[in-house]
Amino acid sequence: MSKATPSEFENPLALEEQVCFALSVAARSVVAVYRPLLEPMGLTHPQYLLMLAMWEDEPLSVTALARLLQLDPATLSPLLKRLEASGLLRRERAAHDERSLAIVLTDRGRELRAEAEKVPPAIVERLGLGAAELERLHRQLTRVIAAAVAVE
Amino acid sequence: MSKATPSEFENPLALEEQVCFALSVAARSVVAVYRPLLEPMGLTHPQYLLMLAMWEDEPLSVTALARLLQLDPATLSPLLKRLEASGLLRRERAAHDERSLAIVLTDRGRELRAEAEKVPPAIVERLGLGAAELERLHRQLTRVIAAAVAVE
DNA sequence: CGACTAATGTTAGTGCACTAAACATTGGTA
DNA sequence: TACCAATGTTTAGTGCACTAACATTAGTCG
Repeated sequence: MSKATPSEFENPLALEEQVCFALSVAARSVVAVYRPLLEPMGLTHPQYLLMLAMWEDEPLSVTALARLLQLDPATLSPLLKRLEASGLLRRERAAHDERSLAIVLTDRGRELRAEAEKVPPAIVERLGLGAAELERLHRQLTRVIAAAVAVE
Repeated sequence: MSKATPSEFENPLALEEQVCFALSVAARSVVAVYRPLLEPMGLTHPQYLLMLAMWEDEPLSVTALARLLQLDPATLSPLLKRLEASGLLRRERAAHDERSLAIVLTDRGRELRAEAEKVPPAIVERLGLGAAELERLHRQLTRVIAAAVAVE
């Protein structure tokens, strides 16, 4: 992930030209834009993403969530406990397989979706980037993710 | 930061269409590609970025590093202590201002640069993405960062 | 001069992410 | 039936990132 603007005699380790640096800063900066919108809902950004997954499909196991969110089960475990403590979901044992958890939303968790629907348009408005540009970025990121995941 | 592929009747909260999700996953996935290359050097990815900054300019204060890396001083403080414990840099007091730190590389820190120079080409090779594509991505990310930082 | 105010770093507390290892349950197999 | 491997989740340990509160030093102005 080297230079973005190749120039023959320049430093190949120049911080500002590293794509990985831009990626890290972009992710942190964008999450920072979400923070003030999510905070009144009592959610962090990873918790918001987890709720998006639950609003699409329910119940889900830890393994299923790990696959959807591309996170380690070990990361999800405490995250789920915090959301349970917040009263947004419950961690029940699956009837058919006692090893597995059946994570289900509470009524409060389901109701929160209405609030969440206001978030994406608010973010787009704050960032002031066009839909076309966001779409282009999304496509590029998808390609990078595929490339990075394929490494192993 | 809503949908990437707008489609009239679709869920605006669909996880897979959120640019912020793609951004988070991309950042984590790419860092994961770096990990096995940095680990033999005894560096984490944030530590690697900090070293890139130091290899470009030295000495630097905590404030200067915070600006360059777009990180909080409170994040840098323990990070610098770990790098000092690793013997890669020293935290000295600036002569002209006793409040400020003058962070300087040790000889070992400077020598590590030779190893680090092998990293970017190795990453590019592993990812298998062309230079043009990386450059395009870098430009887009720069625009997003500018937009996100401008929000405040 | 001496009190304000701003600048510079650090500490404490919360939460995320990863690795490795432990633990529990299940389901076959000897 | 008693083991044993596979599957699913949790725990422990390290490190990053953010917020808020704090200590110290520097500069400023009455």
